[in-house]
Amino acid sequence: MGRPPCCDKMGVKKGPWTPEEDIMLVSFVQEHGPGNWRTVPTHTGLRRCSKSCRLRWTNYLRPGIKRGSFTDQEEKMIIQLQALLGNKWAAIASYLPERTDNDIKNYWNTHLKKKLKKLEASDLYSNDGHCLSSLNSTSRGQWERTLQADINTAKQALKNALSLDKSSPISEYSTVTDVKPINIGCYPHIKKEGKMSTSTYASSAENIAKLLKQWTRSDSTNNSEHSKASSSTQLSCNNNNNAMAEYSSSFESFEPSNSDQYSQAATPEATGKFHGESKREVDDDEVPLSVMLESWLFDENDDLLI
DNA sequence: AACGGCTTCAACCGCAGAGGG
DNA sequence: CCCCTCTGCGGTTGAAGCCGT
Repeated sequence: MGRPPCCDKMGVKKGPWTPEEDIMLVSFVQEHGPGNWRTVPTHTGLRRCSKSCRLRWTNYLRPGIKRGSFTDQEEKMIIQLQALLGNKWAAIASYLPERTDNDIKNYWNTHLKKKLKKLEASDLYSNDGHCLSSLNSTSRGQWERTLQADINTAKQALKNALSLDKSSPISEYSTVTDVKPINIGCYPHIKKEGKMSTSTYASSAENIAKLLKQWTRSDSTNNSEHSKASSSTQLSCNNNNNAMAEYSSSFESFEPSNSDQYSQAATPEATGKFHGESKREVDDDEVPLSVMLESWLFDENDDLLI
């Protein structure tokens, strides 16, 4: 009756992922690229359902994920986009390429919902406790105007993003609002090299990128150039993103997938590049990726810019 | 120190849509 | 078309950590 389970439930492990499992999964993606999740358990020996593997990759392991607290700008964008799009977390996430839809959804449910509720409550009630929900209320009017302005801004951003073929949503968004670029601005080298022309997918992550930074230490000369080049732009980023820029500088040759949907990393182009990158790294006779992964995954003190 | 309630977020579940045969 | 598989998405859950008493 109904759909068959996505995988054989017998012997399938559930719950939190272990570092070992992460290593196995990342190794698989390094080798085969993201996609073909069905084959992951058989190829890697992971006792995980394919869906679980895909989720682990997209929500946690894939490059370009920014972890830690949300910035005010990100928060503002989420509020605006949620007002405009509703609970379309994937669509909202496409405007915040460093954040997963799951992260945004969680953040909305745990932080922003309450925040807005509080805000609304404080705006709707005057000091003497009278509800100001009447249409003539000044504060409510202001609140509504503010909200409307935010929605209009978001609409404008969406309109622009949709009207420009294959352009970066983030970039477009940033051009039509007074919100500074929250991600791409920290990766000037990406724009410079034109590798992100069809992508909004931030090419760095605190997790794997950090790992790869050490792994690609041999490129440090070029990287330092990029670090210098990016330093001015970093000024427009918050502190968290400064570190991101640093990571990105060592990640220049990594080709991110099309960020419109991070799942599109499974496209042959993106996959091939990711794959190719990993091959190049291996050929450099550096520390094996798996070793680096291990050190990263097991290093409890190596906090990730939270 | 111990306990219980609250919060957070990674992970799971189930459905829907896309696409290939 | 129809069926099947794979993937994406949004809602929900539950373990772990946090915090107040």
